[in-house]
Amino acid sequence: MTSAPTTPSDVPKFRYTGALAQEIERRWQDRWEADGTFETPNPAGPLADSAKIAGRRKLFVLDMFPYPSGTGLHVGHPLGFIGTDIYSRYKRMTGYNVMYTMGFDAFGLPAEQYAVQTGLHPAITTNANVANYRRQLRRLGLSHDARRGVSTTDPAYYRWTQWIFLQIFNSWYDTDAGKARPIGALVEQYSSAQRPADDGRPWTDLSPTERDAIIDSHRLAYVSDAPVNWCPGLGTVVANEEVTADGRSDRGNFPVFKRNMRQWMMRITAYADRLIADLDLLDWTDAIKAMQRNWIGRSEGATVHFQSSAGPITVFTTRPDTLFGATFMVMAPEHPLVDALTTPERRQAVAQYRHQAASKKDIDRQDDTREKTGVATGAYAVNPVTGESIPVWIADYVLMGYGTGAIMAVPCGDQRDFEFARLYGLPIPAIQQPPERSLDTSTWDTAFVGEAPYVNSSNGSLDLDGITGVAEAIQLTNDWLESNGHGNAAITYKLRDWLFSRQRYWGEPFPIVYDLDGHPHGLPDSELPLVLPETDSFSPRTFDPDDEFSDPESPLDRLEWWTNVELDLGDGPRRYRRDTNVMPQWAGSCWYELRYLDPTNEQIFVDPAVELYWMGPQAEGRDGREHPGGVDLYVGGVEHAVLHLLYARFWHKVLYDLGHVSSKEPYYRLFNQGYILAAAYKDEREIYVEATEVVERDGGYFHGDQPVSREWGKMGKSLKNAVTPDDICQSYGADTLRLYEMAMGPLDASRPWETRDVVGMYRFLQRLWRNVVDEETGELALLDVEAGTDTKRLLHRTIAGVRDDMEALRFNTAIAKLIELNNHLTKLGGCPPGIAEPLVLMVAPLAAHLAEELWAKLGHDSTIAHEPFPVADPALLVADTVEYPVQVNGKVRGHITVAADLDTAGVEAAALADAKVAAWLAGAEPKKVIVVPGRMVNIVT
RNA sequence: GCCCGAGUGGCGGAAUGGCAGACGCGACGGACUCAAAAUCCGUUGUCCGAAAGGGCGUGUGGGUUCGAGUCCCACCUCGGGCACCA
Repeated sequence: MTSAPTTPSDVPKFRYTGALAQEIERRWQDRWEADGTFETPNPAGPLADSAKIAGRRKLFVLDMFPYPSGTGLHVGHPLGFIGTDIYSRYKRMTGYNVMYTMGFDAFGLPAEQYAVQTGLHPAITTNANVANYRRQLRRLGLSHDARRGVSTTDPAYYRWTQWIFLQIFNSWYDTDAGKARPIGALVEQYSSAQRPADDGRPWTDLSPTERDAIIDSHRLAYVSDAPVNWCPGLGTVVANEEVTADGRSDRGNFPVFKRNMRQWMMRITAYADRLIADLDLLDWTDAIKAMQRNWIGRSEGATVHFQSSAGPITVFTTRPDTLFGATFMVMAPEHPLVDALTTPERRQAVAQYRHQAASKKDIDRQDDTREKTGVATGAYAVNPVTGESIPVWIADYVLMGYGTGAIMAVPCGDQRDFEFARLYGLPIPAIQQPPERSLDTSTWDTAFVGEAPYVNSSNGSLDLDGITGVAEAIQLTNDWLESNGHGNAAITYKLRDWLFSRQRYWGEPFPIVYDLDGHPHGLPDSELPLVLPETDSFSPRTFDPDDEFSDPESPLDRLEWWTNVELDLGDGPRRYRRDTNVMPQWAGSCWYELRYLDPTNEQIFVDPAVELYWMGPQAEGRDGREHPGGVDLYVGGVEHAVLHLLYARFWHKVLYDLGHVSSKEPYYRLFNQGYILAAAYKDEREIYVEATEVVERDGGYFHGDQPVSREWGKMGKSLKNAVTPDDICQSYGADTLRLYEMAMGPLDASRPWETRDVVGMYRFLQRLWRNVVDEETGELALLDVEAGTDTKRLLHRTIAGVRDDMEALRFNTAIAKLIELNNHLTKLGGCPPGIAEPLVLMVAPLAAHLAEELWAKLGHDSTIAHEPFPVADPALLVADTVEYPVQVNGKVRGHITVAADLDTAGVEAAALADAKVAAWLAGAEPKKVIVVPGRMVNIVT
C-alpha cells in the first residue's frame, strides 16, 4: 500500500498534510459545483449566455471518453485528463471560453462482460460504474461542465446515434459530386434515366423489388452477404480493425474465422481518398497519420484482364510495366473462378489444397516460415501483351481480401513470385537489365525491384525496350491496356468496408425493420429512440472458441414480443420484424463531441449555430493553409489510431456532406498522451503477484518468501500493478497527485509510476503553503518587506517561462520553474507581498484547490478560475549586467560579468582581459574571437 | 523485412547549435527529537587532488562547425505500428 505520512498531534495544526489537503479539496469541489464555476456558455439554446461569450475566443478541449469498467480508475487513466484540465484552466485564465467536459462510452463488450460476470443487468452495473467514475474524477478536481457529460447508453443520446445511422442508411456516395447525398437523389437519377440502370434495362421495366435491391446496394449503410470475422468465443462478428495480426479478437483473444454472413456494413471505402487527403489539414503527429495512411493502404496501379476458358480473370498490379514478365497467374484458393477453371485431372489436387487452406487458421498461415505452397489448376490464361498462354495456379500467398484475389506473377520482378517460380520450376524471364546482373536469371538470388532499362518488352503496338523510368513505362502500358480493352489504370485500398453489426445485447438497437420480403426499412423519426428492450436474458450466446461452424445468435432475437411489430410506414399498417443486431462499441464515440455542445436538444442532434461556434472552420490553419474546423485539442491514447479515429472521421464526413455539420474533420489537433507504466512481478509459476505486496531485499524481489521477477508494463488489473487515485488522494491530496503525474515527464511520453517519488510534489506544495500561510494559525503570513530586484526578475522570468510551457503542454517544466521560484522564496524566509498573488495565479491551473484556498486567504471572495493569468513585464526580463562564459578553443575557462548593453568589441576586450582566460592563452595571440551577444565568448588560438 | 519514436547521473527527467545534468526521487552528512518518523539545512556525474584546480563524460564510429546531447552519414540497442497488400 502507499505509505501515508503520519500526522501525529505534534505537527502544526495548519500544516499542509494529506488530511488538510483533502478538507480543502472537498470544500472547493463543493463550491465549484454549487456556483457552476465551470459551466460553459453556448451562443444559442438553453445553455446560452451571450454576455459571458462576448470578447472571448472559443476553445474546445476534449478527452477520449472512458469506458466505465467495474474496477474503477487507476492512476494511469487520468494522465491525459489532468493534462487537459490544466490546459483548460490555463486557457480560461487567458481569456478563452473553454468547452471541457467528460462523458462515458458505456455500451459495448467490457460493460456487458462485467454484467455477465456479476449476473447483474448491464444497465445497473453501467450506472454504478459511471457513478464510481464520476466520483473518482470529481475527486481529482477536473473543471468539467457537468451539464454536458453525456453517456452513450442514455436513450436521449442514442436516439441521435440511431438518427445518424439512418442518415447514413439513407445516403449514397455520388462519385461525380465526390460526396454523400440523400438516397432520394439516386432514385431520381435512375427514374429520370439520367443514370442508366446497372444491368442496362430501363428503370421502368424493373419490378419494385428489383429497384429496391439496386437502391439498397448503393446505400452507405447496407446489408451484405460477404466474408466477415466470426468470433465464436465472443459469440459475435467483429470488424477487421478488431482482429489482431495473428487472427484473434482484440477483446478476449479468441480465434476469429472468415465466414460469409449477412451483416450490416458501412461504406467507409467510399471515403478512402478523402480520409487520406484531409490528413494534411490536421495537426496530428506524423506517426498517427502514417498509421491511418497505412491502414487505408492506397495503391496505384492497373487492373488487367487475362482471357481464360472460364472468362476473363482480372488482376490488380502496381507494376503493369512488368506485364511482359508475367509467366503465370496465381489465384487465392477461395477465388470464385477456381471451380470453373480447374481441369478434371487437377480437380482432386485443387480440392485437397483448398481444403487445407480453409482449415488453416490465420495463425498457422502466419507462423509458417513463409515457405510458398500452391497447386496448378491445369487451366491457362492469355497474357494480353505477349499473347502467350500461361498457367493458372492457386496459392495461399494470394489473399482473397485484397485487390481482386488474383495476381499476375512476375517472377523476375517480385520476390514472392520469384520464390514460387523457383519452387515449382516455372520460367523466370528477365524483362529489365539490372546493373551488375546477367540476363540469365538462373544466376539471380532474388527478384529485381527497381529502375533499370526494359528488355524483351515489346509487341507490335507497345514498346518499352530501352526505357528506364518505371513511371513512364507504367503510363505507356496503362494507355495501351485501355485503348486495347485489356484493362485500365486503377487504385486499390487495403481498407475494407466497416462491419457494423454485432450479435450482442449491450449496444444501440438498429432502427431498422424488415418487411415480409426481407427488405430493410428505416424507422421514421417518430419511432426514435428505439429503446433497447428490457430483458434478463442479456447474455450473448458464445461458443467453443474453436467451433468455427457455430452460428451467431443475437440476444434480441429471443425476444419475440419485441421483434415482431406492426407499423405504418406510409402504406398502411403492416407486420415487420425488427433487426436484432446491435451497433458496435464504436458507434457512440463517432459523434459524442457534437452532443457535448448541445446535450439536451430534443429537436436536433446539435443546434447548427452552436455547432458552428464550437466546431466551425477557423480563419487559418497551420502554415496559413485551410483550417477544416473541429475540436481544438483532442487528447487520448495512441491505441485508437485506426479504430475510433478512422470511424469518427468517416461519420463526421458523412454528416458534413449532408450539411449537418460545418467542419470537414472532427478533431483538428490530436495529442497522444503516454502511458503510465508500473513494475509487475511474476512468481516462479509465471503468475503475476500483487505488486504492492512485493518487497525488495538482498538485491532481489520477493513476494513473501517467494523470489519474483520484475518487468515493466502498462498499469492495469491484468498485471496486478494498479495504483488507484483514491489511495494517493487519501495520503497526499489530489493536488499532489495532479502535480506528480504532470511532473513525471513530458505528457506524450510513457513513464514508470513510482509511488515513493510522489512525496516530492507533496513537499513542494507544503513549502508553497508555508511560504504564504502560518502553519500554526492558518492565517496569511507574508513577509513585511517588498521583493528585491532579484526576486522580481525571477518572478517575471518564471511568468514568461510558465506561459510558454503551458501553451506547449510542457507541464513538467512549468512545474520545475514554479518550484525554483518557490525555493527562492523559501531561502528568503517567506513570500514578499507583491509576489504572492502572481505565484498563486500561476499555480492555479496545476494545483487548483490549493490555489483557490490561498487566493481566498489573500482576500479574494471569488474563484481564481477566471482571474487573468499573470503577464511578464518585459523590462524585468532583461538584466543590467550579463555573465558571459568565456571559452578557449571550445572549453569554458572563465567567466566575465559586463554591462548588458556593452558592444561586441567591449565584450571581447573584457574576455581577453580576464586573468584566468589570459592564463590559458599564455600570451598566445588569438586567431579568432567569437562573441555571441548575450550568450558567450569563444577564443580560438 | 518495412514505417515511426527513443537512447543523457543510482532512478524519473531538463537543456532556441552556446556554461550538460534544471526540477524531483534516492543516497550521504547535519539540525530538531529520549528515539524514530515527519519537517528543515547542506552535499551529491565520474576520476585525480587536502584544496585550488584539472582530466573524462549525453548508445558506438565518423563528419560539419569557433562551438554538437542537439545538425549530417553509418551502425548498435530498446519501444511502438504494419507485415505474403500483388
